[in-house]
Amino acid sequence: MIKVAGFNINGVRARLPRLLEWLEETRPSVACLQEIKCQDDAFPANEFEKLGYKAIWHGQKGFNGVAILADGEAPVEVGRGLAGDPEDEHSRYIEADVFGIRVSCIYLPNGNPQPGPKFDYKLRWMERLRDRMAEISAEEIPAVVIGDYNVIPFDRDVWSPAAMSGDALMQPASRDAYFRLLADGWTDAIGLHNPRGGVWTYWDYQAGAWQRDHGFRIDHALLSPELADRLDSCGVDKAHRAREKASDHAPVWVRVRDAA
DNA sequence: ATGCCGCCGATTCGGCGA
Repeated sequence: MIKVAGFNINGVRARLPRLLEWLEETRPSVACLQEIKCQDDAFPANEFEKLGYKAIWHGQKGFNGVAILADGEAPVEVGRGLAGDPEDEHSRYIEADVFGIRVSCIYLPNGNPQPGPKFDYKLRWMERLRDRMAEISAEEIPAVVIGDYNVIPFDRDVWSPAAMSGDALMQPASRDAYFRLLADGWTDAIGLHNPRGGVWTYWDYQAGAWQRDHGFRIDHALLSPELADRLDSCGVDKAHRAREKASDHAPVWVRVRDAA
């Protein structure tokens, strides 16, 4: 069995003790991190090595940044960044082959405030992502695209659709761009296994959102048909959101059977 | 209508996030 997890860590250095703890307790085969918020030379790769994880990462000064860690095997990088916009310098995408699976780690733009240039950037980024995912699909390989999508797919995926109605995360254009990925043949594993909704992966630090369980589901794992056939289970490590100095996101994960 | 909280990087505060 192979376990692939995604975790928006909100600062890999500020969160390092929590992150190492989570790796030791849940021991994912592959851990995809978003918002590492550091430059490449500041990434604490040696701390992960001590736990047996080898990593690749795509950092940036101050914000964004993504990484892929693998337990006992070095991820083989396929690429970083999305094609289609030479002006885009945000570190939001890294892709690798590991354990016989193509793994893409994404940190999709938030897009607030909307309307505006940041929302336009989000929608363009989603089209560029769709193009890359179509290329991966054409390879007909087991693949997962996991991370912070910054999209609330359905009203059942948010504590209060009314409170969030003006937010970029649940605008019809954001949802439509997300639904196109599903229409292309990708499976939202956690959505599939929780059809009634009510499962959150993010709780704001502000206004007592965690204590009130005011969250929403924006971290997703999308599986190619070749990998969806092997889906065993999936979940959210909600308890880790309750800890001291926690990220505002909880980790998400999928377990897939070994190739036949 | 806005801030709440928290990171980062630069200097006592702004940018950014969701």
